[in-house]
Amino acid sequence: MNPEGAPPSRAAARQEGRATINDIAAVTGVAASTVSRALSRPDRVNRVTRERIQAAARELNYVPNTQARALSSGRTDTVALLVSDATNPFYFGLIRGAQQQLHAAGQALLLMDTEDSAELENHLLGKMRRSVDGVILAASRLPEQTLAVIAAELPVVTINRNVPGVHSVVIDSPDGVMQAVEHLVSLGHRHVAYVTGPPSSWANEARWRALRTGMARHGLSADRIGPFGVSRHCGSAAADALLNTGATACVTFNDLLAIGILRRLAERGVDVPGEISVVGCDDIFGADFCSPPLTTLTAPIEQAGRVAVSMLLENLENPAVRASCRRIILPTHLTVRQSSGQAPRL
Amino acid sequence: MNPEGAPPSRAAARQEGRATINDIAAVTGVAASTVSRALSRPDRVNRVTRERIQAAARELNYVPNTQARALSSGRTDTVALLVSDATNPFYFGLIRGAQQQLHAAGQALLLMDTEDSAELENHLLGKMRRSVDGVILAASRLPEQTLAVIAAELPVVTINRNVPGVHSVVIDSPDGVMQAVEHLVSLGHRHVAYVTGPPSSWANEARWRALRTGMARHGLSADRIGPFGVSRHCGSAAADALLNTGATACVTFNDLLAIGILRRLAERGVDVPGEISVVGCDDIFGADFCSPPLTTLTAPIEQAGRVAVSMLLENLENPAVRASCRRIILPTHLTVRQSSGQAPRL
DNA sequence: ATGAAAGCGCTAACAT
DNA sequence: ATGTTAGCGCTTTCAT
Repeated sequence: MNPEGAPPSRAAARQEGRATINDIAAVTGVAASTVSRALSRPDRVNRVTRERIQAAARELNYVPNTQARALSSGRTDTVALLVSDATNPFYFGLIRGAQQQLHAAGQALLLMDTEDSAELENHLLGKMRRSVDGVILAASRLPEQTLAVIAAELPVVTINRNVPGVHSVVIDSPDGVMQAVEHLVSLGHRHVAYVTGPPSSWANEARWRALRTGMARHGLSADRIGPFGVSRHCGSAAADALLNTGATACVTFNDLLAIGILRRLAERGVDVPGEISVVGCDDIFGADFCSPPLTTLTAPIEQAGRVAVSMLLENLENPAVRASCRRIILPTHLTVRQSSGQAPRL
Repeated sequence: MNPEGAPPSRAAARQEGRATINDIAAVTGVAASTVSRALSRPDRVNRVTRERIQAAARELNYVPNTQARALSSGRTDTVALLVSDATNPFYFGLIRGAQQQLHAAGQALLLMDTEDSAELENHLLGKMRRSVDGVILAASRLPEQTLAVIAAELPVVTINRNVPGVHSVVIDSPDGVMQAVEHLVSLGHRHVAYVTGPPSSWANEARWRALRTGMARHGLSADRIGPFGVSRHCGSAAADALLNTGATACVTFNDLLAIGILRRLAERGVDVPGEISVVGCDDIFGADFCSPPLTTLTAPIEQAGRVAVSMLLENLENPAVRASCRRIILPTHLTVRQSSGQAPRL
C-alpha cells in the first residue's frame, strides 16, 4: 500500500473513509480544483473528466466537508430557526414546515430555543451569525432597533412580527379575532374579555387591538385581563380572573392558555359554553380533542414555516430581493367547535 | 482611516464588524497564535497579555468563526438529534431536554427529521458525519449492522434502542407494560389486545413481548392487532379492529394512537372505560386533557434527552468512555386516569 | 477545459 | 510565555 515507505498522508492517518478532493485528484490524475468544479459545477467541466471524477468520488465514498466549504465560500447551507420555547406545541408545525422546505433545498436546520429571553436571543444570534446563511425568528423578543441591526448583516425573516426593513411572514390573527368577535356577538355576547399573553409579544398586542376594535364596531367595549404566562397551568389564574370580570366570553392569546382555562373552569363547575364561551388562538395539537373541543383561530402555521424558508432562500440567491422588504400575510379562519355557544340569559 | 492609500485588507473589505484573530493580533501587537490561546485556553497565557487581548476582542466585537475552528481542530461543538418525525409530540420533551443540556455545555443542536425512512436517515448521517461531534438517534430505523458501522466512526447514543456496542438510553416501557397488565388484570380484564405500531420500531416489539409475557403470568393470552401508523387518525382503523377482537382492554404502542382510538370509540358510541379500557404509552402533551383523560405509561422523556446528551458529551471528552458501551435505563410508571376501569360483566 | 496558487480563520506542533 | 510555521479541505481567481 505504501511501497516507497513514505509516511502515510495526514488525511489517511486521521481516519479511513475520510476521502478529500485531493484523494480523488490523485486517483483520477487531475488537479484538485478540477475535482472541486466537477463536483459543485458539473457544467464547467468536460463530460468524460467529470464522469471519471464522479465515479472516483463514489468509489472513495467521498463526502464534502461542510466546514471547509463554508470557510472558503462563505456559504454554510444552514439556516437557524429561533423559537421562544421549543416545547410550545405552537412551534411544532412551524418546525416541521421549515424543516421540510429546508431539506428540499439541501440546507440544514439549526434549531435554537431562546427561552423567552431577549438577552439569550441576542447572545445566540451573535454567536452564530458566522455559522448560518440566514435566520428565521419566530416570536422575537428583541427591540426593533436591535432587529434592524441584525438584519443588516444577516438575512432575516421574522414570523408574526413586523419590523421596518425586515422581511416577515405574519399570520393574520387580527382578522381572525374579528371573525371571533362576530361569532361571539352573533351568539348574544355583550361582554367579552381578552386574556393577555406575554407583553413582549407583538402578536399579543395586535390581537388585543383587534378585539377592542371589533367590539367597538358593535358599540361594545372589551375587558382585558392578564398578562399571563403562556403555559397551560397559567390558565388557572386566568380562569379565576376571567370569572371575576363577569364576561360571558373570552378570547385568549393562545390555545395553551385556553386549554388551561377550560380545565380550571371544569374544576370550578362552570359550564362551557353554557355559562361562558372560550375562544382560543392557533389551533394547536390538542385543540380538537380537549374537552370541550376548542373553538379557535386556525393558523396555517406549517405553511408559515415553509413560506419563511422560501423567502429566506430567495434572499440568499438574489441580493435584489434582499434589498427589498417583503411581507407575506397568511389568512386565518375561525374553527368553531364546542367551547363557544349562546350567551347565557341574564 | 487609510492614510497610506493602501487597499483595505480583505477581511475589512468583506464586512465591517467581522474581526478575526489577526485583527486582534495587529491591535495588541502579539502573534495570532497567542490570541488564539488567550481566547481558548486563558491559563496558558500571561495575565496582562491575556487581559489586553480580551479587551481588544471585546472592543472589536470579535466572534470566533466556528467553521474555521472546526476545520483546524476537528471539533464542531454541534450535536445532531435525529427524530423520525419532528411533529410527533413524543419528541417535544426530548428536543427540549437535549437542547437545554447542550446549551449549558456550549454546544449547538442540529435537528433532523428522518421522516421515518431508513434511507433518509442513512443519507443524513452520511452527509453530516463531518459537521457534528456526535449524534443522538431517537427511534432509529437502521439495521443493527449499519448502526454499528456508524458508531465506529462517530460517537452515537441511541434512544429507545439497544444495539451491541452502541451507547443507549432506553425508557423501560416493558416494565411499564407489566404495570399496565397488573392494573388491567386486577380490574378483571381477561382479554387484552396490543395495538401495534411501526414494525421497524424496536420499542414496539419490546412492548408487545412484555404484554404477552405479563398476561402469560396470569395464564392469559394476549391479542395483537395492527400494525398501524402512529398518527392520530390511524386510531380509527385501530379502534374498529379492536372492537372486532372482543377484547375488553387494550394497550397501545403510543398515546397518539390511543387518543385516536378514544375518539373513534366515542363516535361509535362505545363507552370508555365502561365497555372497554384503553391504556396508552408515553404520556405526551394532551394525554391528560383528552376525553376521557388517558391512562398511560409516563415516560421521562425530557430526562432521556438530557441524559443522552450527557452520555454523548462524556464520550467526546473521554475516549475511554467511548470504548465502553453504556446503557442507561430510565423507569416509567403507570399513570391511571379515566380511560381504564373495571372490566364489563359478561 | 484545466491547472497552479493563494487564501478562508483558526489551531497545533515546534521553536525560542 | 510567546512567536513561527504549517496546514485543516475547499473554493476561487488567474493563467494556460
